[in-house]
Amino acid sequence: MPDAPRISDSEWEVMKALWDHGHMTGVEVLARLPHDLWKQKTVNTFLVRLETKGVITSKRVGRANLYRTFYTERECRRFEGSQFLSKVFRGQVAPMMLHFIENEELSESDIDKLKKLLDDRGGSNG
Amino acid sequence: MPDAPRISDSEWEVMKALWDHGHMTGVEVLARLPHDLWKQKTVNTFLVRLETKGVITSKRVGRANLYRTFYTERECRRFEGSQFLSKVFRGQVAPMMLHFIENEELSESDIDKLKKLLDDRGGSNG
DNA sequence: GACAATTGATTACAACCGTAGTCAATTCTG
DNA sequence: CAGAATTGACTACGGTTGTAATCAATTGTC
Repeated sequence: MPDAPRISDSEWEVMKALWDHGHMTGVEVLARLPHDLWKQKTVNTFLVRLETKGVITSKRVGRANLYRTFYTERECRRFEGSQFLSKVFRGQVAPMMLHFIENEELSESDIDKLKKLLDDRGGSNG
Repeated sequence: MPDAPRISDSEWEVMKALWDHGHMTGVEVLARLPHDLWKQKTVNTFLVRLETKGVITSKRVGRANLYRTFYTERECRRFEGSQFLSKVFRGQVAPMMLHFIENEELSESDIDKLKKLLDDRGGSNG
């Protein structure tokens, strides 16, 4: 897949709604948003911009536009993730992981899960 | 510490130079940058903007401005990290870690290090 | 069929960002 | 001291982002 374009903070919120609920009209997107920060027109602007960027597509159905994502969440995460990694942690994965282990809440079961994953990835005691 | 302001991609590059080399003039910052993308004036603009944002401070020494960071790299990473986590991974740490484990290169020794860290954090088989 | 309501398309506008150039003051140089 | 060189302060300018309002076409309503 080609590189996904930059998606702004607000646009990410819209994308998440679209990923979660398949294809939707602008009105439905607004309804699905977890917060109440934007007017309908604002959401429409984001949808138009996302389509211009090629991140979503639209199809006219009756008098409404139905939007659907073009990139998967996984693809966008890959792109954003590697951007973040190189910008904030100079591309060093292990220090980044360490950072999150130290700074974010991890449940016991999260920790177990991660250990298993690391085992699968190799390492001398795995 | 209060929330650090948003730091743009380019500004991060400048910050990294400042974190690595203590206090510097604009000319020195340019010289320390790992790439050769910007003119001196561009770097100066970034420095001025960073100071306006309160992320760095400056002191006049002779006819040059000496800049130094106000926030540590650790603090800025915390801020950017939690932004990233909530934006891209909906605040879910474990899926994010999983993502990086799956998508980024981890050496054997990285994996071992991370396992030890997770052991220290607890978990049933640690 | 005329008017009201809906809603996509177009336009607005300020702040931030990338990328510098110009202006003006200071400092060397001869 | 006069001109040249340096360099910080101010200005520029198009693209992106956040946040919508207005315009215009379509669709109900009576």
